[in-house]
Amino acid sequence: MTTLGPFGEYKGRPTLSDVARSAGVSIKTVSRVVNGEANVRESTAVRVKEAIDSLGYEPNELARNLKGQRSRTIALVIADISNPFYAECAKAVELVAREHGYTLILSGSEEDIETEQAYVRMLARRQVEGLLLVPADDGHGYLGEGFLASVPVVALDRPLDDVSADTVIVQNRLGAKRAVEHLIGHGHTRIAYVGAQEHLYTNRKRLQGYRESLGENGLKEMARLEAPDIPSAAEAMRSLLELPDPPTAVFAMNNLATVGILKALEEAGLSVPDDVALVGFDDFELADVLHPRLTLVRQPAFDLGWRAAELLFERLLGKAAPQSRRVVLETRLVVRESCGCRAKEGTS
Amino acid sequence: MTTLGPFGEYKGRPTLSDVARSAGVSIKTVSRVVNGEANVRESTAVRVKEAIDSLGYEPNELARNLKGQRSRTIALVIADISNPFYAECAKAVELVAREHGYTLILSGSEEDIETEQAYVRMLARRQVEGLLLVPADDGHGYLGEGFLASVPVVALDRPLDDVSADTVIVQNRLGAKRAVEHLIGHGHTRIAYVGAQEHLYTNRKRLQGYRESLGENGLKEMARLEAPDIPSAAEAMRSLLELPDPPTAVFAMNNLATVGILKALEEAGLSVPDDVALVGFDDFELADVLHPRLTLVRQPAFDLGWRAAELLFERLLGKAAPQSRRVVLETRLVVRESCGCRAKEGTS
DNA sequence: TTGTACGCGTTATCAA
DNA sequence: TTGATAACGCGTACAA
Repeated sequence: MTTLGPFGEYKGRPTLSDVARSAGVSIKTVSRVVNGEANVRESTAVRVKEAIDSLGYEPNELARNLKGQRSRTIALVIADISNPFYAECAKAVELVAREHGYTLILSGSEEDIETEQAYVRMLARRQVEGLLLVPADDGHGYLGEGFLASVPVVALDRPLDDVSADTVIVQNRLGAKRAVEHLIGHGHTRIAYVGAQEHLYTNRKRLQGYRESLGENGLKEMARLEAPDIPSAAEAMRSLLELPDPPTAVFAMNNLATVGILKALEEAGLSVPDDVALVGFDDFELADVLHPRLTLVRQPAFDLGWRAAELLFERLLGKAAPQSRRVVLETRLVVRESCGCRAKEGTS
Repeated sequence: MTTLGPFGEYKGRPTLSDVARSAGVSIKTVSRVVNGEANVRESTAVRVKEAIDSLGYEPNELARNLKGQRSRTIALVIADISNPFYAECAKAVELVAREHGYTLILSGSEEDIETEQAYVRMLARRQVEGLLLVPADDGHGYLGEGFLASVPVVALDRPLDDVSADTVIVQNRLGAKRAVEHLIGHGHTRIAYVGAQEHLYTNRKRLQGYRESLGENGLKEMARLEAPDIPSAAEAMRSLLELPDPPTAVFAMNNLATVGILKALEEAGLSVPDDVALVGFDDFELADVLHPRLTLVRQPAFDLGWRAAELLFERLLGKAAPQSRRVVLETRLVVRESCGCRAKEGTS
């Protein structure tokens, strides 16, 4: 912008015509060389290349995109990138995008539908070719049919309400059900659930799995659904412990709940799994180093991002049938010790 | 792209001239309305707005950017977004970018200088206005002066070799030194260091702090520098334990090393801190729940991203002096139990 | 083999 | 208050 050009004038980055002038040819010839097209005499090509190097010319992708009607850009709208689960998804998405020569725009919706909408709107203006979306709360009517027809959307981790789109999710209900069944298998009858944000799809499904499992075994529900973060999960656990008949086992809806529960149990001087057994949702590296080692439902975060990105590119490349697709990835229970097992590591 | 227009023709998104035709005015008038410029008769403005709504017109930012010579886009090139530390940085950057109405492009360099260079090149072509970079290994000569003059770069977490640019880093040397001094204060004389990737700036500085601390106290170094991931850190720890005089304390260069060390000690049936004391670099949520609770050097990941983004926008807004700036953020030792202390939580 | 002219969708200039 | 018309930097169609 403020670089001084060869003639002393202020100029920005060099353009095709700068190179053309410098090499004494037309811009079209430069364009040919840049894009490696045939039909350029070797000697001119060399001259042009020298001019390109000496001027440090780089093509302006913005102009290319405007002309070519494609931005080679996709966007990922995520609740919170500092959540390791989503970060892992983002990594996979970034890899797939790179593989296809696409650029990735990252946006954080903070679980807020209005922020999400504002972002999506801006992304559309930026001509993104496709959108990967972890949908915030309900209310996606704003994604009109016209929009979805021009910008393919893939929902990940949670399905999109109201509208139809490709979706990649995990077995939330089944994962939770198996986890609770495992606790029942250990002989527990008072099994609590600590979760959060009831409007969240993942929480609803996990809660549903918990309830099914209890129902099938004639057990009574003990749920705490006001635990969106670690302190509130700890508080929820404390309130459960104050019950006349406190739970002997807990199922944690996510990592934050798991940690909160752990803190509360530690404060109360209760040992896991002897006093209270614990199984949670979403595995993490350190679960294997904690004492006791945590039994958790593992969800394939990387695959989630990867598959979602693949579905999107299939659409972009016109390789997908028009109707929307739904991929459900397996979760599996990683049995360690907090459930009461002594096993070193295994699955069920 | 494949939406059928009002006349049955294939058309993409509506443009200014579509709106103009529909409202019976010129494109400039529509442009005025869209941009809220003055000098438009109220009645025409209303008519234009109706046309905009009925056609669902959205401005094409690509075209705007081409015309206006500014992309309102910045990029973050990071080693690995699935590393929670960088994810936290990314979150801060995203927030600052949004605040300024900028879009954020996310790129992963995988610690590879060539991948990084390829990305930076592409980003320049995409006309990003600024670059936040966690520099990979040495070799940043490719960032020529001309480039840096036209695209401001801010290095974060590690400084840029060879070239001068704004930089935001943390107190690596001092943080490590204090941590090791703390272990010395507990009476340890055989203190090991487990680190990785010696070419990494952060590792070099932390190693330096470790050495200074030992040197000032007349102690001998025990370092293992081949531990880039958890298994190799575990292996490094095992090899230290096989020494004739094994260490009674360890300093871990980062989270991965910390976890690897923990695993190795657990396997060996050694207790922390009684058999071997441990202090590591980089705090994390769960450090407070592990047994024992881990004493770690906390680095301000969010601030790192935040400050770096702020420096960048100061440049973009022309609010910064030409010479490059260097911000060093404080690290502090969060004393918990793995060092041998019994304190609940504190700093030193 | 090379070059001219036009269009992508927008904003800016200047005249009406 | 409005509207032709020219950029922005590039690719494409069509000539030369």
